[in-house]
Amino acid sequence: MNVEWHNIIDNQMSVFSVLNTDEKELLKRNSTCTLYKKNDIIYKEGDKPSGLICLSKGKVKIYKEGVGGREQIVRMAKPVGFIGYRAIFAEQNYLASAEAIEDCVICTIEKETLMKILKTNSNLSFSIIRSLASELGFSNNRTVTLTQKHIRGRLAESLVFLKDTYDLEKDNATIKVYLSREDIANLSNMTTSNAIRTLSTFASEKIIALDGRKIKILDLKGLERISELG
Amino acid sequence: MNVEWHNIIDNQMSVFSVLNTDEKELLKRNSTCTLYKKNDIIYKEGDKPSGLICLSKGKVKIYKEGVGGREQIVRMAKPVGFIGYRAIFAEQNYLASAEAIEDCVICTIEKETLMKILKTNSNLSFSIIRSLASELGFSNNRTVTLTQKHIRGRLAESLVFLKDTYDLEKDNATIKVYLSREDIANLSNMTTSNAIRTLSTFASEKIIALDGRKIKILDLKGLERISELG
DNA sequence: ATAAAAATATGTTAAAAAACATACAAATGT
DNA sequence: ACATTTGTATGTTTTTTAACATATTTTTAT
Repeated sequence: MNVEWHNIIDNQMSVFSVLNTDEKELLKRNSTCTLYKKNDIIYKEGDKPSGLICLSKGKVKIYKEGVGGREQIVRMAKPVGFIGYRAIFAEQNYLASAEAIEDCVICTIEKETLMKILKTNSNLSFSIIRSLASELGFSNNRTVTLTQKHIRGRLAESLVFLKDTYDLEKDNATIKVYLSREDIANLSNMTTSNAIRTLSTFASEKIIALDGRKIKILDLKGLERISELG
Repeated sequence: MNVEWHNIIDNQMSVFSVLNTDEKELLKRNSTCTLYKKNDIIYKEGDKPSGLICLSKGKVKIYKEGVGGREQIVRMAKPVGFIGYRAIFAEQNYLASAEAIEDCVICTIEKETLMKILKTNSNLSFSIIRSLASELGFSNNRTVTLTQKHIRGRLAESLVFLKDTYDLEKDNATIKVYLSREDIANLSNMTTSNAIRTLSTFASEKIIALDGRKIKILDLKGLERISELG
């Protein structure tokens, strides 16, 4: 458990790296860590956030239910990072759901503690402002991509996005995340059938190679070109 | 010019209402106000933001150029509110363009002054965090709407959105904004032809009434139902 | 080990929306 | 006042993608 806290608070990537020792101590005392198994729901659209959730280990998909229950993945979270922070800062209920796609370690910081530290620490505020602003830019980009690009373009962009988010295995080709075809479809705004079909087409064009859920990128430039053209 | 400043700083809706007298004075000394005519470009995708832009009078559309130059409106701004604040807080160049759809008065706050006030005023930081978080929720909603709803649902949602954003005229029916069919299309992710066609259909169904660019909402419940169903 | 369920694969059909074409009306500039 | 451009309207065709159907494979549970 202390290992998790080190990960969240002291990690270079963490926005909490700007805190002083006292503040870090305060955080540690007012938080709880939990383990989630793969496929566990962390929170549901409409739930009230109880604190700021930190993902210390594992991967999480954030998705919204749309027309007729159709799922749209709006974000893929990785450690170390926040989950559901939009809702808590907007002072709203969750507008999306979060589900573990791997076993996860999650630490929740009590809302009052968070606000107390925020009030005195303008650096932390800046970090959060910057994060929200960046994600808003990403979201606006996604809106245009998902509405305007054709199926091949959308899928190509998703594969590049997954590579950028989760990196590649040591072979420098396999995307370091294992998603079902359905999840890939829900990320790319297409039906599962079309995700499967288009992945097969990419494989037959030697742009990627498929081995079950493992996806190897064989021709990144080609993939980026397809994404670019739409 | 002083009238504009009163509007921006003291307005109940303004995030600057939380500032003290000294801070407001500092703001006033380090800002400039400009007039923009209808159809003027305020900034372009890729431009570097020079300060925080406040819309004091007029209406502005924020849009991105997508595949083949196709335009997607991501936000409609009204007074009093910020424009381009995402870019300045993300420390990025603009990811969208802003164009006046009416004559506008715009005041720009120098970046250094803004940051100085932000550093000492945690209330202002909270306001900005809340604004960004709310808009991120809106953007994620839009992504799902624009990708999943059918043409009628998207157009109905846009009309309700325009009504909520800009309110109605004294007749309690006419939406208080005058957009071209092309703008309505670019807001709703459809071709201009389809926007015209679907507006005509809504009019023939007595859900709305059209008089040039004036749109009267005759059956709000009906419009919301169409939007809801997708 | 075997049945049941879930995920993947692929072909076919149907629906939605874009693209295209053309006409007409309104605004704008000279 | 006229020509030119821009915006609106509507019909037709084509493209894209969802929906559907049906195997086959893989995973999970018993």
